[in-house]
Amino acid sequence: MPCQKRCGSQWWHGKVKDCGYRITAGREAIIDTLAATHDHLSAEDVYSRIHARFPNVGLTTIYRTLDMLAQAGLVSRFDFGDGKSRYELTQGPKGEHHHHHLVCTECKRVIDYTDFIDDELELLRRTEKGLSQKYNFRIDNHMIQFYGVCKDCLRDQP
Amino acid sequence: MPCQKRCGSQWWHGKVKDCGYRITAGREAIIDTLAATHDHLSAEDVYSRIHARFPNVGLTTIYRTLDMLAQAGLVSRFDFGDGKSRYELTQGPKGEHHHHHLVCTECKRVIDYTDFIDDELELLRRTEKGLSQKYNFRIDNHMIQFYGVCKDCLRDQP
DNA sequence: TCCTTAATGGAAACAGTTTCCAATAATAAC
DNA sequence: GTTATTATTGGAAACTGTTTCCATTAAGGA
Repeated sequence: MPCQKRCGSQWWHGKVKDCGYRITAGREAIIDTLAATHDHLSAEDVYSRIHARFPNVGLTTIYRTLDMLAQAGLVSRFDFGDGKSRYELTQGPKGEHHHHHLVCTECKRVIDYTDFIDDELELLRRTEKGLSQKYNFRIDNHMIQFYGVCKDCLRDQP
Repeated sequence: MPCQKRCGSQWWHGKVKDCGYRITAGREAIIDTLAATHDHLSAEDVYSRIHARFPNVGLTTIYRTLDMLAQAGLVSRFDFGDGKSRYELTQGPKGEHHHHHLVCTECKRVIDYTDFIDDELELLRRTEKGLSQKYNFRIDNHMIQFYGVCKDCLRDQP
């Protein structure tokens, strides 16, 4: 499939090219899809959202591209315990706020929160520094998740 | 398979019985296996370690039991990004120290660390309190992981 | 000791993901 | 703009960790 958007100068093109990857219509569509939502999409989710407009982008490409974007750091992969990987843009075009996750182990709902995030990030930075020195480990990323039962599920089964 | 250990009064029996589960030789073997290591075992790992002594404990039972023990809170399930769930005792017979994980994205090695853990736990407690109030969410658990590249992998490919 | 019911193992099904390969399209070189 | 090179692609098939199914067995209360 030819790249129909003329592959101009989107915010993310630089990063992808810097990593030696090409800009294609499929990749364009996948990033657009992730940028257009706050949901935590699975590969299948991305596929079905793209399929309407681009019927000829295959699921294999979705998997490959999400993987590549995760390598490049543009996309973050999460596991919320429902058996499939979930993806979100690490940082959107406008540099949205970093957030962490609150996962309901009953209904699998995920709440993004940014409360306390500054304290958390501050502590994480200190910890990262200490750990990377002690273990000679280059730390690229972190992940904080809280697990529990959400409001609705608490009501349904007290 | 009959329970050969006379199913006495192991440290974990209470919790399992309280949840309405029975004590069986398979469960005994699985907990023993987890208690005997600091590794992060997959279901298959547990299976192969048990199989020598108990050839008639099936893989299905391993999965079922690990799941049940996770429900009961005796075992914690982790995902380190290699496609399989990994398990460890939430707390051993002697109440070992809580720890967090440092995951190498190259070789998948996992380092348990307890440095800074007190600061982390302190912050987590505060955050948990704030979040559970704000979102009416009952928080049962948390998970912190750092991702990066370990000493050995850094040396191999600088 | 008997009885009820949870737990079990093995085979088969399942689901998410990866691999394979020939065809196609993005970019570099001209 | 044209051509050459090489990464990317879609679809089918393979793969792998996990779950389901069901007839059999054993735990634990009566």
